Amino acid sequence: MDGKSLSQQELAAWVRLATVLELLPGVLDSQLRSDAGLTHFQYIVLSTLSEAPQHTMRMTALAAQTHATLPRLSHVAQRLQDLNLVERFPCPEDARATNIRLTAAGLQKVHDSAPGHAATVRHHVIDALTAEQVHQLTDIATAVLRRLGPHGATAASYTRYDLPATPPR
Amino acid sequence: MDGKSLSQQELAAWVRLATVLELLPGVLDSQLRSDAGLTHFQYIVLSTLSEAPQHTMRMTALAAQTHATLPRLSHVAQRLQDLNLVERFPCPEDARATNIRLTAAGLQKVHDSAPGHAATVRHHVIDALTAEQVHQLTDIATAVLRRLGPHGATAASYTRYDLPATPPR
DNA sequence: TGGTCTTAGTTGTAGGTACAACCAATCTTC
DNA sequence: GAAGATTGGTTGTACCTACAACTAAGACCA
Repeated sequence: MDGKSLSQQELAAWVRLATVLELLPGVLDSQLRSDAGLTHFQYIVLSTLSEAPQHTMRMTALAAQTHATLPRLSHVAQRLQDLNLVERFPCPEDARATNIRLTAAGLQKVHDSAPGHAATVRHHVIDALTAEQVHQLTDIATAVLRRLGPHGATAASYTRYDLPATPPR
Repeated sequence: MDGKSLSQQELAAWVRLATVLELLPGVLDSQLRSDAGLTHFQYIVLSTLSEAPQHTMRMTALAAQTHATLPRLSHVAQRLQDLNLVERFPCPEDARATNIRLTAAGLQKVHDSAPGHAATVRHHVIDALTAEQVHQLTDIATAVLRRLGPHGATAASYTRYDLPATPPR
């Protein structure tokens, strides 16, 4: 164990962070759900695929990059496949593996929903902070991530938030 | 809309925060589940009740303080009642209302599980940060909460994290 | 070659949450 | 004092996630 209980200052920080943890995901989910019919996690999956070469990845690699367990990703992939946003096919090089690829409709969905999602992030998080706080937040989150498994280091992913509204071909 | 897309620095902050949002709840849930058989939210409910006078609150008040919707709280209360950790009874003053009260077993459960939960919070969050960062985090989270509805201001709740191991009577 | 271990992924199931529909009690207003 | 609106809460359903069990293919090794 790590010893003593939390001080006043520590408690204040934790209570506020816990509240953000409680409220922010709901805000992200509900904006994406009502505007695009997606959960935040589904959006992350589609968005991550849209950055991959050929819009294709191995299930395991996608799971790692989105910080999901494989069963979770498998269920979500099933659902996205039912919605015709992705398709899965066996990997030629390794018969155990499955590749998941964005469909044209899936790519379109990412392009359509990205601006609204980015605006939500900006409104609820970024614009609430000063430039200095944005920097502090980066350091703080990075420090916490180092305690949350080996993921921390590899968290540098999806650039898709600033995609200029380049319409798909 | 809030205009432009995210800059490099803004994106870095958001990607890291989003990752924390993805990973931290799972860590909290799984520690509490394996050590106490509770979700983080169930713990918050029990913990909040343990601070209330008579260990009793109105459902609506408890929902507000825990940032839950009433249907959500109702389902959770049902489950906690099945586990004999809380009990519900009609409010004498307002026949529409329901009071929820911690049972002796529920209070015991809070006392038993608090130290392990606090240690998890300390290990994964607080101890990852400098004292200055703890302060910065408080300000950052407070600023974000102001954008997440009227809740922000009223987030100053549960002190129970530093409860000295006072065994229940 | 055959046995075992590991890796990749799917499926089943149980519990959690959101949303909508619903019921009952109180308040308002005329 | 009765109609309509509002408040407090529960229930039903659909979807999401974790965890465990399972299948199948590659890797390792005697």
